[in-house]
Amino acid sequence: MSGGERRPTLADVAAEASVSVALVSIVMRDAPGASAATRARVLEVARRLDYQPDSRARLLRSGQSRLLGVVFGVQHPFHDDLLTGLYDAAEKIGYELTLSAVTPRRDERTAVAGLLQDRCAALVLLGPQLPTAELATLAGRLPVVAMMRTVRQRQVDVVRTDDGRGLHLAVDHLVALGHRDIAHVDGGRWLSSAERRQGYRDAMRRHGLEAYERVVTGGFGEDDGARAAGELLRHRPTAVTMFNDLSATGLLTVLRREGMTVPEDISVVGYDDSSFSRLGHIDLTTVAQDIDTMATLAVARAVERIDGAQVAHREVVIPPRLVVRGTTGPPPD
Amino acid sequence: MSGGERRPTLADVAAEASVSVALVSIVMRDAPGASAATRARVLEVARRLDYQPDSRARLLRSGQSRLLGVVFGVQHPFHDDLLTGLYDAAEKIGYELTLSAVTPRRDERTAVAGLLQDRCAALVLLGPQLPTAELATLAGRLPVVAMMRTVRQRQVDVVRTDDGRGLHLAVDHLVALGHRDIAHVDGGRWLSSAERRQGYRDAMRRHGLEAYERVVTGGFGEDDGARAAGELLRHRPTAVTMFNDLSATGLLTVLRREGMTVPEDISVVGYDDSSFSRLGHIDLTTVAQDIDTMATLAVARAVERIDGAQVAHREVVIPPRLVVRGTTGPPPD
DNA sequence: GGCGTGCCCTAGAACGTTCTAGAGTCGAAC
DNA sequence: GTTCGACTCTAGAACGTTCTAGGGCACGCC
Repeated sequence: MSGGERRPTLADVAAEASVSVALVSIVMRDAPGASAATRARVLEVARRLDYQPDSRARLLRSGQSRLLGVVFGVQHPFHDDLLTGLYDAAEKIGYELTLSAVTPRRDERTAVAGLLQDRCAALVLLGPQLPTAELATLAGRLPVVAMMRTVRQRQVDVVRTDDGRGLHLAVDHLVALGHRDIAHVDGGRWLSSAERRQGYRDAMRRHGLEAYERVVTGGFGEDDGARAAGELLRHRPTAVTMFNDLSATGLLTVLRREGMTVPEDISVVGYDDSSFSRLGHIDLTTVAQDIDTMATLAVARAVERIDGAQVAHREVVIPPRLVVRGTTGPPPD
Repeated sequence: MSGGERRPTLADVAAEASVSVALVSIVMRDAPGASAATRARVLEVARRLDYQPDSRARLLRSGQSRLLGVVFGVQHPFHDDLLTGLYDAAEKIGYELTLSAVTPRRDERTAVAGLLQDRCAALVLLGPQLPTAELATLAGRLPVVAMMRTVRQRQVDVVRTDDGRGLHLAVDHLVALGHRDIAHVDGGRWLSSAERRQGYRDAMRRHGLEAYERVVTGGFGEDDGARAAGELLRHRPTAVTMFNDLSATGLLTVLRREGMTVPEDISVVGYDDSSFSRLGHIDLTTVAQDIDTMATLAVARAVERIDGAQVAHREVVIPPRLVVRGTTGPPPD
């Protein structure tokens, strides 16, 4: 039971059905060139022997592997959602996915190296932190699609959300509710922090609220949000847009501890629509990225490259949408 | 750029270094049988050509694949933690991991099938929902290790947490704080719900609190917890142990909405130490599973099986530990 | 009856590795 | 001066598949 007897191969099935190996291959691939009768017989034998094709040998021989390598980060609810979408998209066009995770003790370089050895035909990287130069080198070897980050490098394809627009949505929503004194807590040195910050500034100006413009340095984590809360409390705005959901919850915790109620005293908007932001407990108004569209486009782009298509523009930018929940309301007064 | 020129193979390196293919193979595998000088030269050439071994061909030829297939569920913070541990453990003993995800639209059967085609040497399943019979069939084909679930089937190895003991810890903690009227909201038909429920009952009896024993039907999700809250409020205990963290947050939301404060009016203990339970906002006292130990043992067991060892006991049970946070305190009065 | 033309099937090479068996060289021991 | 062993290296088969080229065979057409 442990691992003793060899798994059946094409040859075993062929022998059992008294046909050639090639014919069994034809039947298994559902390729033309076999009569209905033989086809049925071979399939029956294969089923009986519990034959499973060896994808390694298959790919080895047939050269082009219909295999997409995906690098994702563990502990990233967002990546999980994306994986779901990528599986769907890949299946739809007959590609397989092979995953490689980035963990606290396994870096992106290692994850990529593993996939390269599996000889996948293209790489899809979720929020890669690799330096641009390295991404470029990689893209010289095989098609590379980066998601959720912009890469100033011609060889790398990009599929990402229009983060600037995401902040426009957030600010518009708050302004519509009657807010004017709206602050922004940014993501510090994190990817796409700059773009979100700029989106906030542009939106404020568009509404003629440059006098209220105020950016506080934050970060990715809950504690960054908590720290920013301290600074905000000194001169209280009526609303805040946060870099992401995690820092938003940090902020919320401090605000509530200081006796303020949300959204009556202050409105808060997050970013990402992380799964926990849906929890009744947190119930955070936030900006959601269009996961399914992003996944579909990323896979499509990867496959176009594999097929050698010349793609005009490298960067695909998807509009986000606002999810209104319980942390936003009219300003006090 | 796109995918044009073939990647270098052993033959390319061999030609460039004017040695045989076999010798390059020896050098790449770091096997004995090459002089230091040649070794250095071959390595230099390999590096220059940017040679990457083709793991498919390698595994195909060498029969035994040092490859463990892991089936995990997306949107399961817990599984992410486990993956981290599994990667560590596998790397330590020279095995590779290949992942296959279960998503809302990709079931466990599909995930397993994919791994079987990759010819991995053993399967590690995180919280498998497959029927026992199917697991048994699978285990007839290759070693199978199930994590976080018990399987009444001799062929399948199991590595899991002692869930009964987890509830002992929770109840002991509450009793030590002075609670007597402690209820339990179970997981309904979910895996290991029965064991946790029984653990609660045993612990209550051990403390001579059978008079207070009370089990409410719950479930996996937040709404299950919220529903249970309604029932609990009718006859209020001073403390509740919940099936998991997610349902605990559902319960907390309703309790607070009803104007109760936690832990002053009522104490709550979750289960799993999910990442969100750490959020300052939620700050849930909970039972944590020993992830690293579980991962290490699962990999070790899989490898033992691959090597054909006869293992005495199939089931490894790890003790959990209690993480005390802000949702537990002395009872009111 | 010769000759295409489909259709079903098969033999054998190929993919990039690893492995087995053995060939060559050199120095030391008899 | 032969024989042996150790060491370095090589040729070629093998892994399980796909692919190319072609072999029979029946049928229809001249």
